Amino acid sequence: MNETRDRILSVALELFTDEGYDKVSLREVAEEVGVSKAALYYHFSSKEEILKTLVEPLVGIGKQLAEAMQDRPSRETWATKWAAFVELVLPQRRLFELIESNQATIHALVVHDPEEMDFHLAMHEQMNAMLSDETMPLVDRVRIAGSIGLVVGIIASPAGGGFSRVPAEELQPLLIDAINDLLRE
Amino acid sequence: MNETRDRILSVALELFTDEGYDKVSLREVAEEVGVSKAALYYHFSSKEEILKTLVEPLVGIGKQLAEAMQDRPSRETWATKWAAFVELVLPQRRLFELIESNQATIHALVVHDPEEMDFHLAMHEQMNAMLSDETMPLVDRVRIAGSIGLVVGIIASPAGGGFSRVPAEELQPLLIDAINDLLRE
DNA sequence: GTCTATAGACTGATAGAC
DNA sequence: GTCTATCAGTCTATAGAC
Repeated sequence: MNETRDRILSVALELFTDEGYDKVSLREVAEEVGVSKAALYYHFSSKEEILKTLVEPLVGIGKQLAEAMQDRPSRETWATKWAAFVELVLPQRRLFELIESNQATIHALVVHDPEEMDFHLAMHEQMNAMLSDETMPLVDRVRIAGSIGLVVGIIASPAGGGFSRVPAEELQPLLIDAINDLLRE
Repeated sequence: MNETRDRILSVALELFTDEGYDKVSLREVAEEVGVSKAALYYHFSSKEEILKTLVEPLVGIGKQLAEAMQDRPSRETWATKWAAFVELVLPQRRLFELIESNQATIHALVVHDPEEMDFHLAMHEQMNAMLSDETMPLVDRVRIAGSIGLVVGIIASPAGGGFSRVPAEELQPLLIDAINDLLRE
């Protein structure tokens, strides 16, 4: 049941990720699903709600990550926390891609719906605070930022496109090794 | 001279980077510059042309990078080439940010203007080919992709926001050390 | 070089029939 | 649940006065 709803979500995930949320019109989504635009509005109250529904499974992970950053971890501590995060997020690669390729839009949504969407804002605020904290040596902050870029680049960016067919179990230990080489002195 | 034209470019760079090319209307740009929308069209033939003018200084670097990837470098060779690229791109950080936050748009522009814009397409095609080449062990490909993500993440992504005020000369050796730790066994 | 006014296309969203 | 028809709003881009 809810077959149409699921197809809408599936098509929207693909189009939003590949072409960007802003560029994709609901006419395009409806056509690809094979229904009319009005049918979309029976299942979702707005275009934004489709995006929010897609992103929902990542909200918990995002909140955890914001907390981990708030603790202002040392380079060593971060290595452990970040490796744990990699395990958590790898099975959700496709959703992570969606978020990465629509950051500006998601950032803008926060303003309209702080309740459900501020996990993304909180995450970025904590990240910025952590990386700007001059209590920590610049070299350590660069290494931490680098470990984030490394993972994000591989699982969710154009540079990582080549690995989309590599199973998560195979990728995980390689990522964790790389993180450790980068963070442990 | 050409004062208005320069102000348009400066405002457009800031708005396109922060809010995304698609979300920024020419009305918004014109208001911020302090002229009418029609004045924009006196200096540029279209919205796309403003973006293309901004991106132009990176075309050469992009072409060089595509060539470097086409050579299918080993992990060791890539370490050298990528470190050289970092020196080249660091002074252009802000433009790199613009490209990173508008990848989908720039990718779409390629279709309309292959002559001037295909440096971006070529770069991504070569990157994908290099990282999908099963001749190279997966671990090496992950390390190479990781080195790309690391740099991109630090100089041009949300994770790197904290370093926008760190001078390039200070950042460069730290980036190159991190690249080497990641790539040399 | 810059303006006002407007054309023409497309968007998200709604009303109401079936 | 899905449709057709349509609304109001916004966008890029242009015409023509100054």
